[in-house]
Amino acid sequence: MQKTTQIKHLYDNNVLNICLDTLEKDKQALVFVNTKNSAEAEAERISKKIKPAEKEKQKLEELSQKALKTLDKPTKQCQRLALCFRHGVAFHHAGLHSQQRELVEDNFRNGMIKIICSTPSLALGINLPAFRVIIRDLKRFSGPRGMTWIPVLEFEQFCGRAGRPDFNDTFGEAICIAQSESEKENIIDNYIEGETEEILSKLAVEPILRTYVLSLIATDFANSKKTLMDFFKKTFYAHQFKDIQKLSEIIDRILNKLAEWEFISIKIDKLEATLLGARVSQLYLDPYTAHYLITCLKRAKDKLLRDISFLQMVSYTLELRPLLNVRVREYELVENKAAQYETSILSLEPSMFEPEYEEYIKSIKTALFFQEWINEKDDEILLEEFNVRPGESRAKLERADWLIYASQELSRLIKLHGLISELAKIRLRLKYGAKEELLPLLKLKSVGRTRARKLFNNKIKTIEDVKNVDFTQLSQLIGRATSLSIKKQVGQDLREEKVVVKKGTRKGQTSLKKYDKKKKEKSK
DNA sequence: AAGCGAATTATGTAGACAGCATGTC
DNA sequence: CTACATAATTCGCTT
Repeated sequence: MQKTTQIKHLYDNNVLNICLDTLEKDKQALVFVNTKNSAEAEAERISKKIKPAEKEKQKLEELSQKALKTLDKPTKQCQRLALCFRHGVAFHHAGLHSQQRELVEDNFRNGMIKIICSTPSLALGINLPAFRVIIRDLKRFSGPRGMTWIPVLEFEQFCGRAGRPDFNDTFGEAICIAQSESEKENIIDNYIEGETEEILSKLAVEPILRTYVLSLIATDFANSKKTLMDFFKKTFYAHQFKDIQKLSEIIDRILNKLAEWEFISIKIDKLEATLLGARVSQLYLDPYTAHYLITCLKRAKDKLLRDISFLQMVSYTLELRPLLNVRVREYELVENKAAQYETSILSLEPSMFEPEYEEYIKSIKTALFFQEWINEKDDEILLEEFNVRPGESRAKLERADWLIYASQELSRLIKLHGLISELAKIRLRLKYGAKEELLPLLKLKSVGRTRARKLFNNKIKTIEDVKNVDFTQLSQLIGRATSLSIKKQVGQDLREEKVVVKKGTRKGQTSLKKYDKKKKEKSK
């Protein structure tokens, strides 16, 4: 065991004190906290007390600028990260844009960043060791149970990040922060001397079990109740579950549902997947969700279809949860929107007194969030209005895209061909975050919603317009390199005729001009 | 079987300004 | 009285 380390008590914040001590030792630290907000706040607090070394200032400033330039328009989060970067500090969580996440990780590895305040997301999967690990929060909010102690396994994950053998660390330190003497004893008993809890099988969750049963039938691994049971008896789940009778009942229930939803047929104990069931399994959809989507799609013919129809449809699935929170003061507003769009909503509205109603209202808000995105609102507005960070909106959009794609496939199978093109449109719009009018332009490579909008606003609205527009004018709008590329895509290769391309130049014409100007001014 | 951080609201403080009293011509 | 700073309180969110 190590001898007790004395840390100078400079501030009334032990995490900060330990961080400062770590810097004195010329080492790095990871701080684990339980929420994204805390990670940002703690990082900011620490950064305010750190003065970076003179020789590192410039590089940190560059880094800071990179954080601001990740998005077209920096969000509050970007500015916060940039502020921390200037002091060699960063925060890390799932809400961070992937490019910024990379910036944080890379620059911690190369030593520019000394302290990262992070949510547990960093301990899971990403290998980013530090000399010191500071575990500020050992409790985390968990559903109806309030603040609960984190699993011992997770504590060990945190500790496992301590020590960098590649930096010749022969040891690492993991430090827990206790609020009181009694909590200190608790921590020692539970975590340091405690036993790791049993690992629970993921199969125990019903949606996963459902998906599995269908998949086993669809792939012909099991074609009867008996073979199905034989398979599950061998799994870890059954081993834990022990009560085979109960498991059998659950499987029976699932089989009945699958048959009712027409994903399988049951003929004298012969199980067979239907065409639809096989596709559901291929799409890796939870059969429950697949059935829900199908009922919504069938309802579409009686509804006034709008963007919100499909957006709400996917928002109301289990796959998109947790949904966006509806604040008290906006509750009424969202309810009004729900009423306003009533004729367009494809899912059934639960009664106001059912517990599901809350989720329904949340699904409306989530749909409104997607709607803003496909109406070209940027990350900053999404963060301000919906409190969704860039990293999180990406994750949500990806799930929505997958479900819309699945809906498209399902429409084909249940012969609702009229919906396919509508779904395809929404899908593209989700991908690019653009209004429908931009879709023709978005077919071009290296044209995203920003460039497409610029072109559109300058009366270049279709591929035909792109063909006809003068190259110089196009260059002025979106830069020469891009113009060359898209002109080529519409069948006009101008590379050798009119334009000379400078070798090694990757930036657009405008930035080159500016650079030249500055040079000239200096030489005068 | 909560607790943090942010937002909002209350409270405190200093300085600007106008009105009034007083003094001088 | 107003404008601003600071303290106290409430609000919202958590994976």
